[in-house]
Amino acid sequence: MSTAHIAGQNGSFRDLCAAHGIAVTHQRQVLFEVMQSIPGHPSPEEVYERVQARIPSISLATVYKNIHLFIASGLFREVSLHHGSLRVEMNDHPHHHMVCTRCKAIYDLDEAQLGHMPQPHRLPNGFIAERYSVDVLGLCGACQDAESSTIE
Amino acid sequence: MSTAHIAGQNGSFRDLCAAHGIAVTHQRQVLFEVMQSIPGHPSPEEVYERVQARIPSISLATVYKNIHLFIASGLFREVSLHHGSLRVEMNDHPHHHMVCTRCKAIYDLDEAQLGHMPQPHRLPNGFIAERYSVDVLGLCGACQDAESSTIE
DNA sequence: ACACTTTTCGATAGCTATTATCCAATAGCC
DNA sequence: GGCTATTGGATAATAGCTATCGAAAAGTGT
Repeated sequence: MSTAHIAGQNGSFRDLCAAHGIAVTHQRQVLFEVMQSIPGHPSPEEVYERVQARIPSISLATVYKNIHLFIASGLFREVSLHHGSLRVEMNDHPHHHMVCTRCKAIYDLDEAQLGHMPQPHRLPNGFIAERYSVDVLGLCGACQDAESSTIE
Repeated sequence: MSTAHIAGQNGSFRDLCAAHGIAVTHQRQVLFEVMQSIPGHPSPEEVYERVQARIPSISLATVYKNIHLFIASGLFREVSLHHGSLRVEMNDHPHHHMVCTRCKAIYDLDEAQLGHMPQPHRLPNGFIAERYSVDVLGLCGACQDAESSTIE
C-alpha cells in the first residue's frame, strides 16, 4: 500500500512542508500537530512531554531541532527574541527597542521616534497594564550589509 | 573619620538606596555606577568584567544577586522578560502579547483590541523593520488576587 | 519495488547562563 | 564599639539548550 493516497490532515502538512522546502517526517508531523493543539505558548519541554505520548522514543534534541527548523522555515515565529542573557534597562526616559533578528543587538528607540502608542485602559481578562514595551524586529545596518554580501 | 560627609555621587546612591529600602554596600555602589556608565544593554557577564576592574574580589553571583535586587526594588527594569525558555508563536493572525510580570504567562492580544500601532518606515541608523511586537507588561487576573492576599 | 544519496533522528556528552548553599564579612542600629 | 541581620564570596548544582555521531528513514531516479 502506498502512502500517497492517505490524504486529509496529512495532506496539508505535506503541502506545508513542500511549500517551505523541508522534508516530511513522522516526528515532524506529530510535533506540528501537537504544537498547534496546545493553547498559549508552551515551552519546548512541555511540547516534548506531549509528543512523547504519541512517539515514546522521540528525543528532546529532535524536538528542539525541529522547533528551530519550523521557525527558520517560517512555519512558526519566536514569541520574543532571546538575547542569550539577562539585559537590564538603566535608561529612565520612556523608550522602546529595535532588535536585530540576526545579531540580536538591541538599540534604544525614543518614544517620539516611533510615534504614539495606543494605551487602552481596559484589557481582556482584567489584565492590568503596567508598561507597554514595543520591539521593532528587523535588520540593523551592519547585518543588512552582511546579508546582501551573501548569495540570496 | 565618618563617611557621612563624603557627599556628591556617593550621596545620591545612598539616597536612592534609602528610597528603595535597600542597604548600601560598596559592591552595590560600584555595580550601580558601572552599569550606568555602560552604554546599551550589557550582559551580566560584561558587567561583571567591568566591576572586577574596581573590585577584583567580587563574585559573579554577587553581580547577579544585585542586578536582580535592583530590578526587584525598581531601580532598573528588565529589557524584555525571560520566559525561562523558548516560546513559539503558532497563531497566524497578527496579534500582540500581554505578559504577566509575576508568573510570566503569555496571553495573546488581538491587534484590534490594542488599537492602531504607529509603523514608521524610517528608523534611526537605517534599521529595517520587519515586524512590530508589542508586549503589554502587567499583572494577570490570577496574580492580582495573589498580590492582594499578600501584606502590602 | 530497489538501490543510492541526503537528510533526519536518537542518545548522549557538553556548554552557557543562572541559582542555591553556606560560612565569613559587613551594614545598620543601639 | 558591640550586637544582630543582611550581604558577599566561593563553589557546586541546575536548567535550558546544542554539538556530535552512528543508525535510520526520506527523497530520488529507474
